[in-house]
Amino acid sequence: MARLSMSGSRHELPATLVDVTARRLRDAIMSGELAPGEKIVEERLCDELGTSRAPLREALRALAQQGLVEHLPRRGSRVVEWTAGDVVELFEVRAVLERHAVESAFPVEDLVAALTPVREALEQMRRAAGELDRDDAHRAFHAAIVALAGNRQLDIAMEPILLKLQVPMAKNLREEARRHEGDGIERHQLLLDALESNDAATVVEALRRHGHLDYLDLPRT
Amino acid sequence: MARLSMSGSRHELPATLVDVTARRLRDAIMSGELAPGEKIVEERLCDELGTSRAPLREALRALAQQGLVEHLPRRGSRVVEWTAGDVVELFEVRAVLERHAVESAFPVEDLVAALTPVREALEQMRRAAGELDRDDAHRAFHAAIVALAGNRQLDIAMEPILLKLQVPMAKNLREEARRHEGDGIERHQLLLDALESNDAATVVEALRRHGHLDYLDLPRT
DNA sequence: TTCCGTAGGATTGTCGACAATCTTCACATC
DNA sequence: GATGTGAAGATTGTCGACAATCCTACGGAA
Repeated sequence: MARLSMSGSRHELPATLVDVTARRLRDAIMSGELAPGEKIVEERLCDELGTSRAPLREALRALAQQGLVEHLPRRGSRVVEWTAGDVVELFEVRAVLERHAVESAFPVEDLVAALTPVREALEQMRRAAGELDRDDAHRAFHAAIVALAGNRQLDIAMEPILLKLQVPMAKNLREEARRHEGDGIERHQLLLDALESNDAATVVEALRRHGHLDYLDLPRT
Repeated sequence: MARLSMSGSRHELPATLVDVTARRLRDAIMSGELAPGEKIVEERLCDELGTSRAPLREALRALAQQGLVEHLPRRGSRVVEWTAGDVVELFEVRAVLERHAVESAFPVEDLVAALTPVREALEQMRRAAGELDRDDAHRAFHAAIVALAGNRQLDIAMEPILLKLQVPMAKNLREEARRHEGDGIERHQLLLDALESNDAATVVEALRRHGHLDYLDLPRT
């Protein structure tokens, strides 16, 4: 054991095994290492992670509640599989929440300060080393937009949506990158440009186009 | 042990202790038996519930993810305490999601069939034996409205909102009942009437008034 | 062959125990 | 009196083991 690599967040609370495990599982799901639909056998994962089943099961409960994993009593867990319909539904909910956020946020008082987290997220998308980092930054980008509304409960409601979208969107972004359209970074730069206008209607229109493009070409699984 | 009272839902899957425990905890929180802000000591609860700590901890993880309980590493769990600001934020998110739901649902094809779950929930509110049943029915009522949109992911996003609102709203409904305004049932009947119109604008307006009244008199804790 | 029942292994659910950490409180020090 | 220190108790985190259930594959009967 003792092979836990602490992630470099500040305020380093002594991470519990449950948290570390939950994060690792999430990463494994995001990266596809744990494929959609794949059965999760607890003992096998324990061997890989070097933990016992107690913390793993607690982590699985949390992920199940987030909707990344589904759990059936006495017949185990599996990674949730997203249909094209699910993804469309998720985008719809994301659009509703994002739209409300910007309508209630704009115009903002100190635009430069307010947009800093958004800009930083976009920077991180650019600088991202691997796909996982880029996808996390992408999620942070959209979370930062919603956070502009200053409604904490809205942020919390948005979180599982973005998490669930991350898996199917990763595939989409990969293909976009392959078509030399650049990881969707230009599209997000456009969004940031719209935010700089400090005008709700402008941002809403930009969001409409953005979301539209974001899932237009999703594979119809 | 062996004092588990299975709740009478159909399709009686052999409930696991984790599920039973999670439900009991939720009920205890909703009823105020576990007060907001109260520290949760695992072993004490285990004695009361007649379980060991493993299933209790898994249940707590789930509730923590739902936002009913908060968990700090190595210093335990406590029941989440809601400020007036939190509640206002929650109502705002509920309003956004509900509004989108009805706008995307109405007009519906077979109105009578579509509204059956809503009607049934209102009936259950009327017939409710205790406060807990009434509050559960109230939650089902709003869930049924959102379900009209036929967007499963929207339903899922709405669920934690309604759960979190249940605690502070219970207090509100109690006080309303005490003022002889009748558990808010008339207000929900008005909403149902609006739904019967099968017109989105009418419903949205009714929702606006409903939500407004729902949290207008919340105590400013 | 196809269907069904039945071992046997595989997997999940639950428990009790131990180690690590936190909290409390008495006591000493300034 | 305020503040710091340390030991004892309380509480959480993790583990391994056992029981209950599920799944699979084999073998027999129609």
